Amino acid sequence: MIKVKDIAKKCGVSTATVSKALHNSKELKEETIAYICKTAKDLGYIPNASARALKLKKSYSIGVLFVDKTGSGLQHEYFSSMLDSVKTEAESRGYDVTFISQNITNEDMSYLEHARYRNVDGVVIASVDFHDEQVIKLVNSEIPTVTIDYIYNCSTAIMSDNTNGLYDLVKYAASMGHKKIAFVHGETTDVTSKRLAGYYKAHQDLNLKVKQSYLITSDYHDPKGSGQATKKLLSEPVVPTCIIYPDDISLIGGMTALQQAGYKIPEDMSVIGYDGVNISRILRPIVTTYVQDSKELGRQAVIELVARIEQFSTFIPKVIYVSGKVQEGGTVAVPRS
Amino acid sequence: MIKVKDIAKKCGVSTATVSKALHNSKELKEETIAYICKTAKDLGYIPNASARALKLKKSYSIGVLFVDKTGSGLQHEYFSSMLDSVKTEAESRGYDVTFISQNITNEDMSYLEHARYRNVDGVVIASVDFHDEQVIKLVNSEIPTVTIDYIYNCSTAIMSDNTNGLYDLVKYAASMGHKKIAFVHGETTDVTSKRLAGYYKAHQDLNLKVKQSYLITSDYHDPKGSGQATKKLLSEPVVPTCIIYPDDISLIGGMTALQQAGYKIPEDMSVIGYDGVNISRILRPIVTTYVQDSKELGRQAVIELVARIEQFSTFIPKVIYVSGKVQEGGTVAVPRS
DNA sequence: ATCGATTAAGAAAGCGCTTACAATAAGAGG
DNA sequence: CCTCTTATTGTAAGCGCTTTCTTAATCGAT
Repeated sequence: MIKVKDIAKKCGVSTATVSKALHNSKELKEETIAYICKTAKDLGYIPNASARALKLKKSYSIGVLFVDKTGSGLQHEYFSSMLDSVKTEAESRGYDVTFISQNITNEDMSYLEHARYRNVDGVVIASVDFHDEQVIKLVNSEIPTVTIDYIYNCSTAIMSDNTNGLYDLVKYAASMGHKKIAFVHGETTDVTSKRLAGYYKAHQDLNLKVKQSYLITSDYHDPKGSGQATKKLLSEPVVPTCIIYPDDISLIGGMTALQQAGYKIPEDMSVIGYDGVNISRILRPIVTTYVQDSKELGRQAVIELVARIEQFSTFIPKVIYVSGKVQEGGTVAVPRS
Repeated sequence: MIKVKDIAKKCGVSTATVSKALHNSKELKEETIAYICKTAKDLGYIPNASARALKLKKSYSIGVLFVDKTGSGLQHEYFSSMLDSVKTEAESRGYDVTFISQNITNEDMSYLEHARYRNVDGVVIASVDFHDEQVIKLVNSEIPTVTIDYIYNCSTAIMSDNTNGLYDLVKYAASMGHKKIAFVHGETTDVTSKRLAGYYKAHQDLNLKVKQSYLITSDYHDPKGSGQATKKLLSEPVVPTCIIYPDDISLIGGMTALQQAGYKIPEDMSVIGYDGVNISRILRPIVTTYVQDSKELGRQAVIELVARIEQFSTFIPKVIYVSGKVQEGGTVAVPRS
């Protein structure tokens, strides 16, 4: 491997000069820089990231922390899409992406320790247990962090806009003529309460009243649970004309239950999902759902993180909402009655 | 940050001794080691990976190279599952995982240059254009590599066993009584020809003859294409009783076409997918498909890569086949006639 | 001619860690 | 009592890079 010293020797200058040349220092004569850079290129010089990181105490790499708790397909898809844009955005800014986890080396290392060990300049935190003590320690450390879909008050957060998501979906359903809109929502979490807020707000703005029996809890990504929830809704004295599910996977469970009960979709019942996973566009009819902009989430996370890393002025944690959009598929029709 | 020097001072020994103690060198007295290690722990010492990498010329990190050419959901799911196990396996062996890509820093860096820049000890290559000159350069470099689903003759390859996959599926279909088994296969690639080999072999072993008109090409992950292929099969003088699709997504396209043509699944037509994506277990009926063991692929890749990194003896490239298994769903029934 | 200002390049230290080698001390053997 | 092992710790160099501080050279101004 060619190193600075080799270039220096070849050019008959000192290593200091080479280093300056490679960084375009204006201390040097233009021609010197040009000459040295050309030589470096000719020799096939590649800088050594470890040496640089050691010297500068900056690694130009950011960590990504996520734990695949559920192992569910959706989490995966949502996350991997985000990860992809994190990677792309980070790289375009000269940062590499490394995973931060626990089990590095055999002794247990906490997330924070791992991050310090690898000298990452910052960490994007997504899809973890945000109440985990280790995560909290990391967020409160000297290492810049950005969280996705969770708000701490000492770290910038990038949020998918669940409130507006539900709001838009209800509005869309209403625009198709629906007034009896059920919402099978996920278990009690931050995300769920935000979506409920959107659901309520839309009803208020539309002058529709919310029927409590149309609000049913079912775990996220649980097609069985959503099937049961659906049956419960069908046994209501006044059956809703449209059901919003907590996610696209749950929607599939719901559709199966509806079909078993002899309902045709969308003629007899309109259904709406959430997330906009790939499969939603492949099924026929195409699923009407709310497409979360996972790419944009990742992008924003990196933008904010890098801003925080590279800016020396005081830092004020922000909360950024990234909105998605309604994917008009074929699972919603004008209601019968 | 606490460093070796701090521990040395605190313990009244030299940095050399501390370093040795932390590595459990047997040059040192047991008690010295114990004392120093305890002090290090008390002080909250975290070693500095950059410094270590610089000194040892070994970073204890491996690169992952993949390019999401298609952007298709399946690729994502398959890959992210693999990536997950790469990560887990690597970490359990003390290695971190970093992405290797092109656009690091603004000047273009090739994969190889990027890998050298970050001092990765090895690279797992998956889901890329294996004919890309840059990839070939990387594989032929001094950096150990392991490829997934492609064989170069200078690098170990981990292969999902496509031949056996198709073989097993045909056998399974036959065991259900099918004799007219169509195969909508993907475009001409390495993978496709391996699967075709399995298809032929199974027919031979079962004493069934292959009908050329039952073999139709349709791009991978293209539900539209597979729908058309399906229609073509339905217009055959002798319609097959079972159709194997190139993947689960294509299967969905095929099923849609079949349903439009008035076929009931599995009563009127048996269908089989490939891959075993998450959705295949959520749809009703559950899809009969061949589940690729993506976790095992990732695991094996790391095992082989680390073996190659840490072993100094001569290296002989291997090819390892990882087999999946038939997921018996509800899309295959005993044929009518 | 002398001096300070300016420009261009080099010397050297040091980031944190590991390790070959040196040094010391203690015990064994003659 | 001296030498030779053996056991244990220390010294110091150096991985490749950046950067502060010097130094040397050039130039215009007094």
